[in-house]
Amino acid sequence: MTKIGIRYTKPRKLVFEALAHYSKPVSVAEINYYLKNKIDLSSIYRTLELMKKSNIAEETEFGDGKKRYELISEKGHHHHLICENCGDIEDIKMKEDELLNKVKTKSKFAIKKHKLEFFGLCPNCQ
Amino acid sequence: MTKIGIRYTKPRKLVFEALAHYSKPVSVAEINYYLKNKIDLSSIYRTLELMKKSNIAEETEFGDGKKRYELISEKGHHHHLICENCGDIEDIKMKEDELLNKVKTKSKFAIKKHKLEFFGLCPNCQ
DNA sequence: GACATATTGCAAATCATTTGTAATAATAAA
DNA sequence: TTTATTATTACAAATGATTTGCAATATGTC
Ligand SMILES: [Mn+2]
Ligand SMILES: [Mn+2]
Ligand SMILES: [Zn+2]
Ligand SMILES: [Zn+2]
Repeated sequence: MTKIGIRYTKPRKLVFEALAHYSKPVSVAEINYYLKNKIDLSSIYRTLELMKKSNIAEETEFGDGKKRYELISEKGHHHHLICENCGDIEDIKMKEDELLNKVKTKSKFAIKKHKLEFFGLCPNCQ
Repeated sequence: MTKIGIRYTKPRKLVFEALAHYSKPVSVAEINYYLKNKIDLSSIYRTLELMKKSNIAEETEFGDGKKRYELISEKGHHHHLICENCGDIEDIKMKEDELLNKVKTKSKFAIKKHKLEFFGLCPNCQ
């Protein structure tokens, strides 16, 4: 009987470290820049995929064609405000029960998750 | 003094027709399939960009790496439920004043727009 | 109809992401 | 601690979506 296990490797340490450092959703390019080519891009991609499946990191999209990832931290489920001018990101946490209940009332879908992002201008850019 | 004007051309007619036909967010590949190579892919892209800027079409992303577009119709502002199994899309319309007010209370961002999509399983796929 | 120029098709480029594979490193077994 | 097993990596190449440069063309104007 063979053992299966997920190994604690250099790329995994480093990607985790990068995500922890930023504590906001970051693109693969940003992670790579932070890690200064210490690991290959494909390893970053594969590691993020793993972290997503393992519920360690969450994937978001802001509409610029790049996926972004952030650690699922103590913060818990939350959304973001993105500045369309400087790209600054602010977390937004809110009660969503009413929202979700409304949707469940209107539809027969079994809802598993949702994505909600706000776009506009941060205080500095207004 | 030179005249400027947006011309009513074959690609624009056809892309509009394709969007109207589907009346749900569709990818460029789907539009192209519908139009059976009557126009070039690059023309579809350029036309959609134009329609987006002109507030004729809206862009959405469901997380599969393809942008999707739908006409801004009488329906008005709304969101979607996407079936993670069969890809079926349902529109969802709801009052969002409270939601937006909450966010405006919590943040100093000047909010211009937001994206909200729900993912789960449609009645058929449950 | 002729002109001015906005727009197209085509080909090539770009950008993010994925994939195949031989070499390597993490862990288990001896 | 050495050896064996196999999960994981780096690298290179492939893929897929989107963008771009440009000469040819079509549209609206005079
Ligand atoms: Mn966040
Ligand atoms: Mn819709
Ligand atoms: Zn800003
Ligand atoms: Zn379904």
